[in-house]
Amino acid sequence: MERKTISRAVIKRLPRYYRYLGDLLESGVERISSNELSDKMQVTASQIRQDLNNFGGFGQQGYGYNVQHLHTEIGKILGLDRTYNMIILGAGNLGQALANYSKFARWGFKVIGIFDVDPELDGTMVRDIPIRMVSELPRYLKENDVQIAALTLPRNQAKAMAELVTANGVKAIWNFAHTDLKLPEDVIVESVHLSDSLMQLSYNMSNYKDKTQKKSRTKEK
Amino acid sequence: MERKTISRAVIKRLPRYYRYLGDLLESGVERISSNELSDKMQVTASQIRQDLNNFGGFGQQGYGYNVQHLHTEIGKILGLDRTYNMIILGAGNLGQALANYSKFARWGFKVIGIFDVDPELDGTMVRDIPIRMVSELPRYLKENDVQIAALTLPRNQAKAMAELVTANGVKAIWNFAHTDLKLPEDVIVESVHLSDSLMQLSYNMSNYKDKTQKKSRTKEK
DNA sequence: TAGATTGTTAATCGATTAACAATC
DNA sequence: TAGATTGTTAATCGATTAACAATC
Repeated sequence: MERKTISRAVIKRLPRYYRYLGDLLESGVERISSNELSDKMQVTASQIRQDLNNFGGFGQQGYGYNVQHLHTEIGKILGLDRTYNMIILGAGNLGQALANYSKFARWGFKVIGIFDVDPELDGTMVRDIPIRMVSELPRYLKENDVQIAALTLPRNQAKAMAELVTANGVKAIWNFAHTDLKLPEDVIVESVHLSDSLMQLSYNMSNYKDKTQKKSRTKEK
Repeated sequence: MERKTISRAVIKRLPRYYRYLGDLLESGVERISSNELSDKMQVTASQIRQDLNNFGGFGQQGYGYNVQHLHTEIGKILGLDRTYNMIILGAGNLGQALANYSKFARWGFKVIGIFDVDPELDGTMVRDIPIRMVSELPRYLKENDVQIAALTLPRNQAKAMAELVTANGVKAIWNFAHTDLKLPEDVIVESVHLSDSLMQLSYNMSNYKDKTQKKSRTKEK
């Protein structure tokens, strides 16, 4: 089945839809119209329908969307219907925070290894995972099927580590180092730049303009 | 002087410009043209010039941009020429990771307090900051001038904490809880949704398409 | 059926890229 | 000056919103 390329903007919204649908599911809501969801999520109903129809018709005229079904389908689109083995490179606070976040496992992301260069940490347990030494990494990657590596280490180590793991079969990098990685086309890189985020916050604080001044968007009826 | 509203897309790119200019500065590069920077950053030279000219003419025809000067100016635009007092709500791994990240202070973000509900943590030092109890928060906020609160706590506590601190004068929330916050218009909210990021990664892994080819999809049979 | 709401096309809006005159 | 490169306007591209026919 040929599917047209989905824009980055749409992909970024999918996890948010998934989250809201999960919440609705928890509250026992069975069905929802694009208009109701629009109210909750502060996006236009038109955009919701447009976004979803990139992937097929999940709704029903006169009814709306079945919450359970839509939630499941978006999960599939996001690839949450399978499991991934993930390792964490850098056992600092951030690395340990990721390792401890239990929901990742529920979405299929299994942390199976944590690595650091600090000999002091060797063998320390994080949850049920022992911290291993980076020197063991090549061997580890040959013996274990790892799809994702999270880089929670200093920026000057990020490039070398990214190259090491991708050379050993890792297909995706979740990058928390404060640098952009240039890797072969077939390696997926998703970066979380905390400092960029904080700077945006700071920009908005310095340049606050009352948004109520701008005319409000017209609602669809 | 009235400045026209800057689009969200531009603002998101500013920290990245700032980062690259900082790197250039460290390598002792004195001047750079939009074309050279374009090569490094993988954005078009046209976009760079267009972006910068939202804020004024920082370059010089025939010369390019002075790295030091441009770096400083973008820093000012981002509000990095002043300092902010920040508190962290939630002293888990993520909260401690933020507290330990020394670069934030260099950009003007000073972590002056860390709070948690767990009595076990009361008084524990993170760097030079003692963990305090959330119950002390209202009084603390009256005695200290806090501009930013980072929420590194479970989603079900996020709303109440956000409301508490903003009611006590905090102007901006850096939100790491897995929920969207609805707060008064004049409160700045910047969210980092780690799970959203991981799901985008997962989407891209499941739907990888060789970007070097225009058409054709990964053959699945 | 009648009412509701999707799926989808068309219109609008905004952001990116191209082009080039201004000017260092 | 001649060459280089910006600042800025115009053209293009893409994403969002509006509208409505299809249909449950």
